[in-house]
Amino acid sequence: MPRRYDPDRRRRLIDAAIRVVGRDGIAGLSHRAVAAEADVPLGSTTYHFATLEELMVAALRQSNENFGRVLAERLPKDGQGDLAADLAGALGVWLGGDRTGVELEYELYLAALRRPALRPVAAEWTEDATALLARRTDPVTARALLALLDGICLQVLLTGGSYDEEYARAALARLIP
Amino acid sequence: MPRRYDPDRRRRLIDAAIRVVGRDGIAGLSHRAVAAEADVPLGSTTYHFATLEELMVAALRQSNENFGRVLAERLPKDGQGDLAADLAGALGVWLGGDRTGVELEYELYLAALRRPALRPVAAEWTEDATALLARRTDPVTARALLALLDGICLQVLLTGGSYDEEYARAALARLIP
DNA sequence: ATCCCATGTGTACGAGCGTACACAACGCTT
DNA sequence: AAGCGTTGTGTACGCTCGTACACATGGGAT
Repeated sequence: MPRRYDPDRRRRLIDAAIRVVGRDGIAGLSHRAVAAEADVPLGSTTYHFATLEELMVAALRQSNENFGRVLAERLPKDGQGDLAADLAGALGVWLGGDRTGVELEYELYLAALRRPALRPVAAEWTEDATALLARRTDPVTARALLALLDGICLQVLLTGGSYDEEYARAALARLIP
Repeated sequence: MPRRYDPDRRRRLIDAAIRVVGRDGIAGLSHRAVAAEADVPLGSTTYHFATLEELMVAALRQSNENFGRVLAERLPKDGQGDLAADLAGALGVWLGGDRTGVELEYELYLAALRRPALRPVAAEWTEDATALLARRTDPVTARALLALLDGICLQVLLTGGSYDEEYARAALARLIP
C-alpha cells in the first residue's frame, strides 16, 4: 500500500470533512464518508479523530478562520467610510452568488446549539468577529452589529428569501450611535 | 391488539416527535424512536409520515404555534410600555430557566437551513412574528427587531454564555426610531 | 347487508454506521 | 542496529435505520 506516512493527513481529513458537510450536510458526515472523500482507509479517520465531534470542532475552527480572513479584508481598520454600508455589502457578497459556502459555515456554527463541545469554538468566533468590528466602533456596538448580522443572514437563509442590502444597511446604521 | 382506530394518531405522533427532538435532538429523530415514544408500532409512523421531513414540518409548525402564543401573551397590543424592555423581558423568560424548550424550537427552526421543505414553515413564522411586533411599531422596524432578537438569542445559545437583559434592551431600543 | 378503502400491524431485508482490534510499517531514540 | 511507540491498514461485529410488503380490521358509502 502506497501513501504511508502522510505528513498532513489531519489537514486533509479536515478538508475532506468540510467538503462532505458542504455537499451532504452534517447529517451526511461519517467516518466512512470522510475516508472516501479524502481517499484514505476507514481506520485512518478513526485514528486521527476518534469522535465525529472532534472532526466537527476542527472543521468549525478552520471554517471560522476562513470567514474571519474574508471579513478582515472587507473591513479595513483605516476605513473612514460608512461602517453599516460596508457590513451590508459584505453580507451581500456572502449571500450573493453560490450560497453553499455560507450554508456550510452556518451549519457548522449552528451545530453548537446541541453539541456543547462546539460551543467554545463558536464563542471564539464571536469574540474574534467582535474584535474585528471593534476596530471601527465601540465593543458594545460591535456585539450588537454582529447579532443583527447573524439574524438578518439567518432569516434570509432559513426562509429562502432574497437579500435586501439597502434594508440591511439602514437597520445596521440604526445600531451605530 | 387494542387501540385500533385512534382518532388523533397524527397529533400524538407529532407530540412524540417533539419530545424526541427535545430529548435527543434532530439527530435522534427516527421513525422507530417516534413510534416507541408514542407507543405505537413502527408501521404506523411510516404510514402517517412517509418521510422524516414531513414529521419535522408538522413538528415545526406546531412548535411555531406554541411560540407565537407565548409571544402574543407577552406583547399586548395596547401596551404603552417600552417595547424594547418588553422584548428583552420575553427573551429573558425564554432563556431564563430550562433552556430545553428554546433549544428544541430553535433546532427545528434552524433545520430549515438544509431542508428546503421546512423553509415555507420558517417563513410563515417570521411573518407571523413580524405581524405580532408590528402591532407596536412599523413593519420595517418589526422585522429588524426580530432579526436582532434571533441574533442575540442565538449567540447566547451557541456560545453557552449568559443572557444580559439590560444589554439586549439597550440594543433593541436603538432599532426603534 | 355488502363492499371498498383508509387505517393499523407485524416482520423482514439490505444498507450504512461506530467501534474494536490485530497486524504492518516506519521514524526516532538509544 | 535494535527496540519502541506513533501512525497506517484491513476486516469483522453488532446495531440502528428506512423501506417495503403482506395481512388484519372496521367505518362508511352504497
